[in-house]
Amino acid sequence: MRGFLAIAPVDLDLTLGCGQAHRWKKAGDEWRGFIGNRVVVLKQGDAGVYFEGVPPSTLAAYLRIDDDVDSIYADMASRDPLMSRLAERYRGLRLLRQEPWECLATYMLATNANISRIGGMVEEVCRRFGDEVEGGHAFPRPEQIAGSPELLEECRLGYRCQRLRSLAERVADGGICLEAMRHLDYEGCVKDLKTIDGVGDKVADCVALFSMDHLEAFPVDARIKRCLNTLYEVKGGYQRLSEFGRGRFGDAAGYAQELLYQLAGDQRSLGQTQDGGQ
DNA sequence: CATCAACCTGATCA
DNA sequence: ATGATCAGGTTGA
Repeated sequence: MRGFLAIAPVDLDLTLGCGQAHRWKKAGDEWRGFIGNRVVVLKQGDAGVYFEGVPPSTLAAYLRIDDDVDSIYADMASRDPLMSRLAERYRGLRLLRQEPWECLATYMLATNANISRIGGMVEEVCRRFGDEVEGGHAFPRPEQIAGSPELLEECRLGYRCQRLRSLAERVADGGICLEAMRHLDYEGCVKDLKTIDGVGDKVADCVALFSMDHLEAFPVDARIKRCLNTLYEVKGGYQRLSEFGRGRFGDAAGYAQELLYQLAGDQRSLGQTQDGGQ
């Protein structure tokens, strides 16, 4: 490893494995993925991460080094007894700061597909359009996708194909400016994102949270919905649930969402029977 | 700050 | 092994 970035707390397994970003893979004790068009390797250290492939400042921004997660989790713990336990159990689970275009495109692809298929679709799009670098293909730039719609048809994206093509075209020609959206307040940001075909409440919140620095966003997916129903006895539509999250967990509600999502994932895997594989 | 079926396709469930 | 059902959701009625 070339370098070491002091950052704590950070738990790479939780942070990279929780599903907020779609292209990280773990092999042995090393996490491999992309930041921008660079292949990056990360390894857990005691008080930070060993890394290679990126400048430390880029990695620091990606891992949101400026977020004081201990304080954020402490604040959430003070608001809610369940959060108190989760903050302890999942200490080191951090939000990532992803690149908006890639985040939006991948979450658009993620609609109504299972985890396995999402990964397949994302890799396929990268393989066909992304710059080839040693170790794989980068996530393609919008103009690379917009440039050959025929090729996109071959990616088996179903009804997402047209949505992604339209998005890529509009971002490439400047009709959609993600950087401008990033600077709006949370409500304005989500409102603008939702004007894009294929972007509804959930995708908009994910993009706002994972790539546009809107930590109050509280994406409600099937898992979070179940959590809120059973743990907090809150029911209702998307707006009702999302608003509950922001009201209960405050201006960094997105971190609470990650904790709940992780809890739901762990509970689900505990419920499964061991089948020894194949 | 709701509701509900339809929707591409491959994974996963009987 | 093979057909039904489901999946990190969005859309339009």
